[in-house]
Amino acid sequence: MDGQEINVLEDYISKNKLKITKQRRTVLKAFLECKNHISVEELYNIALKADPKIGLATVYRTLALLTKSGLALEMDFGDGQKRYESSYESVHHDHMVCTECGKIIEFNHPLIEKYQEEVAEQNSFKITSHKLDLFGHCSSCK
Amino acid sequence: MDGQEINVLEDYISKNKLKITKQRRTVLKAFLECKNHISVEELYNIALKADPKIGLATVYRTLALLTKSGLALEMDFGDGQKRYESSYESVHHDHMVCTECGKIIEFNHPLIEKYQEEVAEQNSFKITSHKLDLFGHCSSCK
DNA sequence: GTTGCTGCAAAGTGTTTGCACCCTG
DNA sequence: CAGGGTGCAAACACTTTGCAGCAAC
Repeated sequence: MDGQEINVLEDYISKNKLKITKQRRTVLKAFLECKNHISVEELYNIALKADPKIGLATVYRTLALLTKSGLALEMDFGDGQKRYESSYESVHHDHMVCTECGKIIEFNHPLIEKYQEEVAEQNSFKITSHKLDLFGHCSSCK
Repeated sequence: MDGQEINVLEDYISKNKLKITKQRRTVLKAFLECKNHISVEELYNIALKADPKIGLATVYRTLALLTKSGLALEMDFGDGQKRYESSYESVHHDHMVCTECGKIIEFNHPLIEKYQEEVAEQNSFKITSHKLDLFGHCSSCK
């Protein structure tokens, strides 16, 4: 745990009269070290290796906590389960999801973002977040 | 049932050795007459009025059939349930979802589509479908 | 009359919650 | 030592499935 993420979490925790526990550290550490777009089950299995007694419910609850504290972003690629990625030290990006192999390519296109703002403004709509997913086949699955 | 949708469905059905039933007609009719982005439960309740004996499972199965035949599009706004809209006689569009009142505004921005193609091409990615959702507050919920 | 379809209920999946006990602050 | 956190199991919400009877072809 050598990054600043633990500080972000501790800030949120102390501001909300919550407590730091061994399990929360375990989940945070696993979350920061794992690949992006991880599912709860996947993270649970990693956490189990560090703490064989940790419960699935704790992982769910901790991910909710990380999301509220701003460390994690909740994603949904329509596969029936929530996925998470770290928001700390990462800029916003969208996703290309290969429907063959499951590979996820991240991208960011400033003009797309700009035109989103534009079309929202035309409709007097105030954007708080957005999600752009492209589905198709990656170069390996053509 | 005065549109051509029944023909699309019958084509698909005859090509796949399936059968046209009263229930499938009921669900299709309800689906075509209802608002877009309808949930299964909502459609089930409409179908119940036309046929009080229809089962929820039949609505699920028929919506899957409509999706496979190309009449319906499956959507997921991350609220934990599938939603559907008619794809026949409707052009592609994206969505602004008001997180306050649930209102959904449809929009289409040609340049956004264009830059999606562009960024996909840069990554040798072949798009088969895409989804762009903007979340925020509509003009009434500011 | 086959074979697919239906309604029902049961099973599945991913997620949340109630609770007694535990641990942090 | 008070109050939040944990693990467990049960509850949940949504969806799918097994099956016996039914209906379309």
